[in-house]
Amino acid sequence: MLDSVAHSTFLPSTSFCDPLMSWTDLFSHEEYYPAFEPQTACDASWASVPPEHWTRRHVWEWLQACCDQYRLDPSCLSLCHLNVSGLQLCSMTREDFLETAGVSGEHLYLILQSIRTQGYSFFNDTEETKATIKDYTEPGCLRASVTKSQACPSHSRASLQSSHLWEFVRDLLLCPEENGGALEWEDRQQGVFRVVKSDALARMWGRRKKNDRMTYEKLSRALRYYYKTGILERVDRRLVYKFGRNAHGWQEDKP
DNA sequence: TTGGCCTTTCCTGTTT
DNA sequence: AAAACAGGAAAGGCCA
Repeated sequence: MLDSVAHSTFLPSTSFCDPLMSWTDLFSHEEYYPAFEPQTACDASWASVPPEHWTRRHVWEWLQACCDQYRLDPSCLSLCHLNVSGLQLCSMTREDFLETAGVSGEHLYLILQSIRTQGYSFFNDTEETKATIKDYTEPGCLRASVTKSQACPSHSRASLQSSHLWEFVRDLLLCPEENGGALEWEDRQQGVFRVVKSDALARMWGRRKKNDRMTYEKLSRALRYYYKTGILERVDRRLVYKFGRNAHGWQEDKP
């Protein structure tokens, strides 16, 4: 079923992305990000609409929320095959989900069915949901997924979508494969890092903020404001910054 | 509606 | 000379 639907109805342009591309990869490349229909006031949130009535945007946001909340591994998802409406999503069988997203597909299927039968309160109750999912799945699978997320805390799209610039920078540092060599640690223990590709970093931040006029000059001005608040400390070397006493989450042994 | 926070933008001057 | 740094000022955008 999946093949016939996924490669026709589901996928107006199958070649628009690599099926193995990770969630963050996909999100960070605007050329791959699906061109959704303009959002309207009544199109506010997937959680306010029954799954059967979700738009492709809703489905996309639901997938993000699932990855974020349940630490599913987005790199397992064949995102092209999940570029579908809610009605199409609801018509997918457990096997379709498994085929499309492997272990994560199993979880997604269970989460979707739970939302359909129990409503959104189920989704919001993380512990209960996790327990239910564990009941249905092999213990090792979920653990493997969680372990990968923990090893690379910014692997999910959520962390790279951090609302503050310093968190965005921190998360890029914590996941070097995501930053394209734009940033690197100079002294990991001391929190000292270097901006290697200033223009690339500015472009990434601009893409994150949907601002194509972002430059390193403007980004660095925002970074300099962090000196006042102790998020960053001054390092008297060009393109080198240091996390300050009020920055958190960058140390290896601290949350 | 408002005020606060976090940028963004622009600017001038300085340093590397 | 060019790139980066420094920091003031004002405006924008978001959120409670």
